[in-house]
Amino acid sequence: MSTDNQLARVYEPGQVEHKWYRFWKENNYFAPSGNTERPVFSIVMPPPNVTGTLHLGHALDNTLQDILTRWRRMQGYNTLWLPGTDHAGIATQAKVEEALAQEGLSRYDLGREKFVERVWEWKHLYGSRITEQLSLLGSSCDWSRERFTMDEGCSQAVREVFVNLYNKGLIYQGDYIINWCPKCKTAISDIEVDHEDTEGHLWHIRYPIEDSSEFLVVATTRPETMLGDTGVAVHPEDERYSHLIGRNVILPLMDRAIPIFADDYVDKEFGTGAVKVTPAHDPNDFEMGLRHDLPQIKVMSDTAIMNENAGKYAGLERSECRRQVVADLEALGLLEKVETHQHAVGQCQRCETVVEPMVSKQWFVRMKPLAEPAIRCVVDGDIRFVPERFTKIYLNWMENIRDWCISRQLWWGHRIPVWYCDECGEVICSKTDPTSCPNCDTDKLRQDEDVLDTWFSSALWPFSTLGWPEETSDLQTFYPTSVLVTGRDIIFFWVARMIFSGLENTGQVPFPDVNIHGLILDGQGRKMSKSLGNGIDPIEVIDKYGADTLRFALITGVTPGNDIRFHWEKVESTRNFANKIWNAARFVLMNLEGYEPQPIAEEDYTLADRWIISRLGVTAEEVTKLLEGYDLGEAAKTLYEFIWDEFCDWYIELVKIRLGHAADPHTRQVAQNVLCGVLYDTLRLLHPFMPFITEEIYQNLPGHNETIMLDEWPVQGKTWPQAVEDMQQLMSVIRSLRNIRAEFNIAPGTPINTIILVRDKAKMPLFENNKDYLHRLAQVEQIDVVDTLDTKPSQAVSALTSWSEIYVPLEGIIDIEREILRLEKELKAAETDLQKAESKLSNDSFLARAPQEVVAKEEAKAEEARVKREGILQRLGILKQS
RNA sequence: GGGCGAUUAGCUCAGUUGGGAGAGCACCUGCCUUACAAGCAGGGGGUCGGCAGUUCAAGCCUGUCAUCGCCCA
Repeated sequence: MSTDNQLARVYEPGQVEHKWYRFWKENNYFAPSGNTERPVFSIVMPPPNVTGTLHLGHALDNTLQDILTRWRRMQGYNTLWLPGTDHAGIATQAKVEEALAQEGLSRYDLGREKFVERVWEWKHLYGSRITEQLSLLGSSCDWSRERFTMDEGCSQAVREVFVNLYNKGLIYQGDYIINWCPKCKTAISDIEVDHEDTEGHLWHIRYPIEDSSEFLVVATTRPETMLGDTGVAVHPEDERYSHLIGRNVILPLMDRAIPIFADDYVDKEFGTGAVKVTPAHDPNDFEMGLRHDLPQIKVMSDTAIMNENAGKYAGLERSECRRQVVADLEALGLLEKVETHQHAVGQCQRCETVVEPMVSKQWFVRMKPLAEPAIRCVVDGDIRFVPERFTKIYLNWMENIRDWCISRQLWWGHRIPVWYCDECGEVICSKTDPTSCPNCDTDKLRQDEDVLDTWFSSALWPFSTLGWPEETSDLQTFYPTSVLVTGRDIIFFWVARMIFSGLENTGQVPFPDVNIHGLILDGQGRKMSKSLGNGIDPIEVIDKYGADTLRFALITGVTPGNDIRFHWEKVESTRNFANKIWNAARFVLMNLEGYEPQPIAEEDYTLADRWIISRLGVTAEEVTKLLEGYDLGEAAKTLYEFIWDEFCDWYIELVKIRLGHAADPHTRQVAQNVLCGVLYDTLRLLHPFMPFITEEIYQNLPGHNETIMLDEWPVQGKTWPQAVEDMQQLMSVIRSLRNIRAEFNIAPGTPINTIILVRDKAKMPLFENNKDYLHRLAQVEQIDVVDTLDTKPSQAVSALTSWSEIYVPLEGIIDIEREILRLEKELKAAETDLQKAESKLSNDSFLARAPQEVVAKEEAKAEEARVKREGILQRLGILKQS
């Protein structure tokens, strides 16, 4: 076996990561094992925007999925993590339009067909960038099954679903109020509107009452919409206005008589209690308009320019129109007052343009019948949100759901599979493109111009990617998927829609578990955004520190579902952790001369061996449990602590004694076997979190298998609880001795001796047999272990516990005054402990009601403190006499 | 207006059946001890947001208030 120090002093992730990713991919390790004897584990990746770039949110999301996937794969599951991308209708189209604009062209110059070709070209040019970036992160997804929402299979699934829903009457077309983005020039759904609290105004406008000299004062935040008013509403029980119900007002500026009516919707307390009603430009007014049979007058165009219905304001941009209207009202003496007013203004999620509610002919999905089973499956526990609190958010939305506007006035996307016959007016909804009208047989068919909301196809992702509607073997094997991992920001957009789509189309939930994670924020807790310029490029982090470090830094010590602030300091300390592992491995490799892997007889294990093996087993058990509960942050932290604090800081130090060339060959062999075995298991436990460095080290260890990726996930073996307890006592003695050295500024070179007085004689062998550890780790020379001590040294520093007294004679060095002060501090601490315990024990209800073991624990604590205090008092007596 | 989350050491955060307050970074002291100075050893530092309640016992459970953030209307 080679003992060359093959590893560099400092871990350099760059080349290592590329090398192993290629190795894994070329050997097809990411594909399912196909072993039908074993359980299945499958995840479909939330598809990123095909022309996008990786951001930290993707990095987090995919790290979590990769950890789960790699862990289950190592456990032997038949594992599939299916990757893919989303065509992201509006976003992608906007990018290509921007590029065209550079050439001085618009999409209309190209025409629909040429434009769509251009987008495909763009997709082929940039579509692989994000998937390459996912590879850099180490994602172990099966690239041979990569999908795209616009590929043939997914498109077929979209048609299948559309036609089925249409035939069931769950998809309909109609003139309803929708959210219109004047910049994107398309309808958008309710959830694509962000409501931004904005400082605005509340204008109080006098509407003259017909055949009267009185006015009815209405309050509005959007005076320009008054041009389209077709009524004024008051609350039916509002006595101020009851006499006016049924009469008309003359709409100022337009000189139109419109009715005053009563409706429960009106809030008496808000404004003047009278509201102007514009059915064509406000969702609530739209509803009221339907209830009271009011006309809808659209006063704006698709680009938010006032149209011919706006009278003399036609041609004005909407904000300019607002200024004009207000000025004119003022001139006419019809503006009663203006108040400043906070209100939520709807903005297009994509371009931040203020959304214009408008009546428009669009396609909708009837949601109530779909929502009902989607609610039931979560209430019944067939789908479980982790963390649980997101259940409420989901249910609340689902229970108050409104019909989903699915048509978009875009060119990039799945075109609505509906054709109109120009001859007879027949409407044809078909899975395949019709060539002639089934009614009149003409071939003059025209396909609906609109495309579907991108989320319509994303909603089918868990089964469309597996081949649905065909009954493929992938669909049979991997659907329903095992878990969905995604950010809390797309619960409505995506998770909810996948749930009702899965139930409707496959009759099954798409996944039993939904693991929701938080968002990555900047160091000051702000969302990362282009406009703030506070974004961090994950690729930059990977270039500087490696993917393992980025992954581990993103998830360590993070509470599930909570947002995460990004700090470079954390990245650095994680890098240090990676380097720590690296150097621990270097140490092991440097000490493997003559190593033969072999089974070790139990009696050959030393105390330290039993301890570290026990601790490793417990760690494996804990990590596994935490992963099962999706608590990946805590799992990572558990491993960090085991590796750094126990394996590196203690075990490696302890084992050094047995590795020296002076050591007995058999002893050395046992040490090498334990060291190597523990390192192997540790690497395997760590592999899902830090795939690259663990593979690199693994491949350098003697006796390794083909790849760590497919090696077995460690399980807890035999543990020795007594060894763990004994080690703890030894460690506390070592810490005491180190503390004495530090407090008295004894240079490392200065030799010290110690007397260890053990109150319980049975404990003597523990210290007698492990003197080497004390020599080495506490740097003491002579060690006397005794169970009685007639004359206690006066020129000595001491550490006193309930079960021992440790003396370090320091003739001539010790400052008695200082030692007295130190002991008095200790005394105080012991007395506080004693007091606390005694007060509990003197409480009758505590004794009566607390569980037996808690009382026993408290008694032990009291006894411990008592003995310790006694020892300190004695010690102080001796010191003060001398 | 409704809901959710946060409030713990100087900073960023852990702390899941209620039973001795933790980590990383920062700080102080001493060390190049033959894996690692991206390191080692030792140390200081917290009325766990306020108040009230339940309990023998509350960072943890209940109520309430405050501040901050997010979501929905």
